[in-house]
Amino acid sequence: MVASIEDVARLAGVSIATVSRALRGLPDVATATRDRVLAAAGELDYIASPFAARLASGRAATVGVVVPFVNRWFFAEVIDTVETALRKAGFDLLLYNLGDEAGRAAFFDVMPMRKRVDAVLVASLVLSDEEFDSLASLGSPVALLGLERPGFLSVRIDDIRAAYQAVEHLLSIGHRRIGLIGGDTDDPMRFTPPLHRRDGYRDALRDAGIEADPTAEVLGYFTIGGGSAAMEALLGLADRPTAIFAESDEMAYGALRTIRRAHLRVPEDVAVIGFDDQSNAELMDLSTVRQPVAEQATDITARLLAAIDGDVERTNVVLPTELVVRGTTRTECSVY
Amino acid sequence: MVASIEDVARLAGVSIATVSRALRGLPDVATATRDRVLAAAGELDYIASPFAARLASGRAATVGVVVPFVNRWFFAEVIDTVETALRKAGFDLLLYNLGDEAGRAAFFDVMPMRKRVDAVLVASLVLSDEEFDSLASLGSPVALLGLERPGFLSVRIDDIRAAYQAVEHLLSIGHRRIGLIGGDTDDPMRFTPPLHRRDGYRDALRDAGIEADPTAEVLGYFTIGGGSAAMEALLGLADRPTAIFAESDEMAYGALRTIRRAHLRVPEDVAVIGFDDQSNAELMDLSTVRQPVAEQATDITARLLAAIDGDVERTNVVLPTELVVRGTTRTECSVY
DNA sequence: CTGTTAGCGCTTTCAT
DNA sequence: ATGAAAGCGCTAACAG
Repeated sequence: MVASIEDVARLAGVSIATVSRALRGLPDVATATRDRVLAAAGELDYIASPFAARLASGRAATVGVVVPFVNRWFFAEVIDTVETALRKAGFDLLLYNLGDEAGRAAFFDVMPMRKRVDAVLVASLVLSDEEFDSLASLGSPVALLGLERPGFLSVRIDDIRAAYQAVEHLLSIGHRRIGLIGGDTDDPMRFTPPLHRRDGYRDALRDAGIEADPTAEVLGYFTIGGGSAAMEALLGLADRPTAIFAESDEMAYGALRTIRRAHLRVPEDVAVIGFDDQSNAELMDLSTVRQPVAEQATDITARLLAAIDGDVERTNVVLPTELVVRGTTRTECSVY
Repeated sequence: MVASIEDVARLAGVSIATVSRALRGLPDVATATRDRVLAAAGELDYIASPFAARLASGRAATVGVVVPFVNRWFFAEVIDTVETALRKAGFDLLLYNLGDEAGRAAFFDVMPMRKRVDAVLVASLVLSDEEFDSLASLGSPVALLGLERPGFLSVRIDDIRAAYQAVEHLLSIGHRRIGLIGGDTDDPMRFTPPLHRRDGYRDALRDAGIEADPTAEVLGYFTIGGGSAAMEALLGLADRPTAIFAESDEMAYGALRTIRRAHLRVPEDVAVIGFDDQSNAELMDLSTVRQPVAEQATDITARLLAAIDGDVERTNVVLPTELVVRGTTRTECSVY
């Protein structure tokens, strides 16, 4: 039914070894021969069986991409970018969505990527030592996006610095009473951004000589709903904050919503700054700190691919974030 | 280095054939033997090489999932659900994100899934006859989510009916002047939902004896930004609509935003109903028509898996949608 | 119930 | 520059 390498060899009048070489662009094939092979392959609509090729060569031409979610902005953006880069390089993308704690445990228990990928890309998951060992024991390059660990190549942003930038901006326009809407710091997936962004927030306040107030820090889900709920708590405070730093744009949207429902004005009554600069931030006129997601994904994919070819520079790259001032904080000196 | 089936056979004192049978749970293996094999495999941390197994068996244990986007709510939800179902069934998920028109053309040109998947799931892409032929020529079962085509198994909702439900609801609470915010009906990906939902809108108006007004139908991107822009156009109309049907919740969010910016009230001045009931709709208090995404994904995956095993019922399933009334249309008789 | 053996369709030495 | 042949690590008859 479907053509095999032998059919091509026969039609081109050469051996299967030559077909294999010609089709893969290896050197030491006469141009005329190569053309003949290409023509034969085209005629028969031939394509090498990936499984046979992988078995014989030992290369899987596949990278496993491990994510905790696929339906959140950050991860969807990562998958999108990585998929494009891999496809261009001739690699397949095998997706592993850990989902919940049970899925995560099952994953590291079974290690379904074993013997089927050349490399692994892990996005934003903080792993235990055992989990890191599991990955390392695959014997393939492992890359980390959104975190750093000695011995692995990685790319990330400086969450502490970025959060500091955001709060610094609020301080610079005169705010002294600044609330935090943050992610749960002990969620089962153990994300680090909530921790780091909170640290950056605290650092900025401290450097401004403002005493930390635990009641002004409200944690919850990294979603619109989470931000909305957190903002309600903050509005209920006796000493209401005049400005809010939300650890994600999604949370900021929720906060904006709650503020407007309370018939307060933004930024006159409450200024808001988010984090991410995701697709809707501009439309919402939300001030935020932009993090380069596609750039992180492109960078790490390229280096991971290089690592497969033996380039073993296990370095970490930190990409810069950027303050983006929009309407939700625009009013200068609004608070005095 | 890493254990092969021979190592296990040696350790268990059986042949490799028995190891293969025992590990795959095939019948005709003595319990004692199976236990011995399992123990040996466990000890050596053995797992069969998927490529060797696939080459020998002819089964890829993989399904290709083709989507036009990964970073939109609907598709992210689909991928999430399908991934879970496939993993549970022991299948790999190979993701193909078509991206733009060029990516789409390249995809159907090369057919990168050839010889590497047992089945294909296509989400929401309206394909040309040639493209359908390409897929059919893979010789594997092909399933469609979000559209229907004779000869393929598929699942979808009734977009016309669902849109009708939405507009009918607006009519039932007294509106006569109802605007449409819709998706571009000639976008390169050729999605059908915009077409069908617009038809449902028109049908509902017609059945209510209301004459269609082209100026009240504004099309654009299926995003918050698209909805926002469309709403601006509608507010500029001399005879401003008192109610809006947006073809997606995202568009509805944009519309709400524009309405509030214009200092109009919802639903008193303008009522809004969306489509999808996606994660944030409840929080936004948005009336909408719920479509069961996870259910569609689960249904089609199960039937696709069955089709791989030879169950060739190429049927189409239509899942019901449901009107969800919330605050953006709640006020009864608000318009008279 | 278990073992033997012939492939699956390539890639890769090693010759020539 | 090209061909012959030996695997890659399994699965699937076929015997027994």
